[in-house]
Amino acid sequence: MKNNKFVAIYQDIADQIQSGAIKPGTKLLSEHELGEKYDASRETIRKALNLLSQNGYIQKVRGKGSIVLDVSKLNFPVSGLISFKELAGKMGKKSRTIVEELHLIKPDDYLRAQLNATTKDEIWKVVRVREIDGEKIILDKDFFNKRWVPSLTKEICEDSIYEYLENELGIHISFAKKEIIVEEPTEEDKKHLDLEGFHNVVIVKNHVYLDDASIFQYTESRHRPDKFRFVNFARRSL
Amino acid sequence: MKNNKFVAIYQDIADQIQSGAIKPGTKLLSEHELGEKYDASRETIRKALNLLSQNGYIQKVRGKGSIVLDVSKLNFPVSGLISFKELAGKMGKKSRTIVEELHLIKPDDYLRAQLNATTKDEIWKVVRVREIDGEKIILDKDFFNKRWVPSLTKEICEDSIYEYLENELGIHISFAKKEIIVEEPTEEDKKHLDLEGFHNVVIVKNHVYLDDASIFQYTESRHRPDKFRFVNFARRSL
DNA sequence: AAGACAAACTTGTATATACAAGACTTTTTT
DNA sequence: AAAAAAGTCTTGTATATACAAGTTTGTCTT
Repeated sequence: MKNNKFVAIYQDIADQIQSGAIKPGTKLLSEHELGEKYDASRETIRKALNLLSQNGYIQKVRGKGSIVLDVSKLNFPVSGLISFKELAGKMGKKSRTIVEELHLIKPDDYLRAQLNATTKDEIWKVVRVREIDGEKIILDKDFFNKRWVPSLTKEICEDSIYEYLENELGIHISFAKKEIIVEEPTEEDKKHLDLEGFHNVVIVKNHVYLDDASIFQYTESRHRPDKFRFVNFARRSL
Repeated sequence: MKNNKFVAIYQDIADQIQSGAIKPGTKLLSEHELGEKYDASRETIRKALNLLSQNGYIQKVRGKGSIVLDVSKLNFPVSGLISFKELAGKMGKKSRTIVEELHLIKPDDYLRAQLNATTKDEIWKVVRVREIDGEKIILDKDFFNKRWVPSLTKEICEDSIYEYLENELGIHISFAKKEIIVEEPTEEDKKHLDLEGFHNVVIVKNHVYLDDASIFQYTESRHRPDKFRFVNFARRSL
């Protein structure tokens, strides 16, 4: 852990809201009182509260205080940058990952554009099928530049690539641009997924960036439509 | 406009990035230099930069500076809380809104749960079809509590309800929880939309909240799948 | 020439103060 | 009793200072 005061305060309050120790609809202590409780200045408390506000935990009202929001309804955030493993774990479902492909390729035009790569770059291509409760629901196609990820094994892909990147390689994901569209299933979709007669697949295209704003990964996640759900919290920008 | 310094600075820089005056990949002036330029303290500059960072305009890198990101790709944010009218305008398409229903109803159980209403409340039900380039693409079902919106006319619904609320009634939208799922079209969908043989509709369920965290509106937006696109920028929470 | 070190940048965190503005309670005036 | 005013809470904005920590650049030593 870092010795980061306002993040620690944020975590503490967020945990209390998540666990239900602080109930939706109630008010938090005032900024002044929180400052005393956590032995921090008001500005530090405000940074923590702003984080809570951004992530949908509280609503600040001028002159009144910070109202706790009902976070239970947006329980599992397919929204954020959470990984499949974390997600399946949270939902308490039996899940399995089948690695269909894992090799280095030369990027074509489309991929070079997505990954901002040159013709000299080598790209990891990982194709995985996600099985939940015995049904093959999701087809994930991941592309990494070998520049960031020198080696990759079947075992890592079956577990969690993200854990490997963060813990082993020390790579830090910073932000992502997502695009959601619906298309007809390709032959590849039909081959790998249990489509059960569905005529569409939901495609989540994901561009993932590192701390230094360099693009790191491009992912296509192809879902059977009945098992797809996306939840999102958004503040009015301005 | 408010006399709000850090928002003004945010707007100024955001506009420059949007218009291309500041190019992606370049660096902004340092916080110190920006402080001189805008005659503001460093903390004020930092508030503006944090807003830019949250909205995907820049990436801050410790020790280096603020790198300008490429916002051109996430041009039209179906993500935010932007309205259909604004959206259609930005895309430069010919659009039309057909009001199919507009009346007060007594809420059933489902609606009471969504709108946090009592059996005594009266609810505005607005059903609108959105036509783009001559095709009926979207079916919007809006529900407002009469408590917030006393009167509503066909003309307002054909224009922009949001503009009416913000400008005429002085109601301020604060945040929204979105949920995206895919389902089979209902008879109502088939009746109102030009489905062209598509077997699914994309449903965007939207819970809209006011400044004081009270729920204000529930919306179901039902899209023909080929015309649906959702773009989203998300930072790794923590 | 190569490496080590130092200096000068950058952003990040924490604190303090002052005042503005909205919400609410209490007191005073009418 | 009702209305107005004052006082006291709350959060919002703007500023200043100090130091920590990461990056880059230049200089000095080896």
